[in-house]
Amino acid sequence: MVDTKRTSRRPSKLTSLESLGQAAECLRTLAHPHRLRIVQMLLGGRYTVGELAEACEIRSHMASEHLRLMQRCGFLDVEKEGRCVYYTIAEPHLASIMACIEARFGGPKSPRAGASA
Amino acid sequence: MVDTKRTSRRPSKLTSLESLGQAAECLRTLAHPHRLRIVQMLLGGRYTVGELAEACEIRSHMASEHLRLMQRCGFLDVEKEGRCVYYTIAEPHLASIMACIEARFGGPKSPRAGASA
DNA sequence: TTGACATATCGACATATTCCGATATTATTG
DNA sequence: CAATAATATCGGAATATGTCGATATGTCAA
Repeated sequence: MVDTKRTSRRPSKLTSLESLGQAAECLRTLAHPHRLRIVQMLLGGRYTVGELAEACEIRSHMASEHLRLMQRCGFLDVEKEGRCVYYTIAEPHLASIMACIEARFGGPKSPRAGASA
Repeated sequence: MVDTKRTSRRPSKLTSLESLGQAAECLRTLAHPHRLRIVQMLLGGRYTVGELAEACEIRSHMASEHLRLMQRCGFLDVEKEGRCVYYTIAEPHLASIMACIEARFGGPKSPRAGASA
């Protein structure tokens, strides 16, 4: 352990607090179970509000609100078709972030295990 | 019974809402500019509360609170040394998530057009 | 011991978020 | 036209979060 004072106070490269503020906003927008599921589904194709709502086990008007939040954040795009509204992923980085999340929190099975370092 | 015409596109694998709830909690813990900077620094070495606070331009007792939040989440480890307390990264997945964030929100320079930062 | 320092914790306030019912908007159908 | 379906929006209540000043704990030096 030991490098006595190796802990220099000179980090090589830090993102500006301003950019981190934007990142935090986006993360907060993502940080909701229903919104995570919406993104996860949308990464596999386009869906309507109603389909997304059903997958999240919530009512349509709640899904609509989540969708609007993510759209305002630049995460999603909209395509109207008749009286249905299809949402799609607009921000390509969502794929890699979702991959990180899935790598840590696993798949469909309950991950109630103290594993993971 | 609204879906009968085109619901052939079942998402292959969805993470359970329960797991997504845990993921959302972790993301919320991460979703703060000061905490993001703390993680970013800690990924490059260990630092004391005071060093972290200075880098975030906040007072020590605020940094201490952020640190405690992230520690309770399993993100960080602590090492006491004299009257200083060193924090280190405990959750390895933070590196990849931070990489995603940096890929999207860039390094020290503001990724938004314009040189005003 | 006293005093200074580094960190942690407490209580309270302001703000933000989540969720809901009710209602509005737009498109399709009869 | 009216009725229905799919979305969207509004107002408010319950809860969570962020921040701060004050204060407590633990450590070092003299």
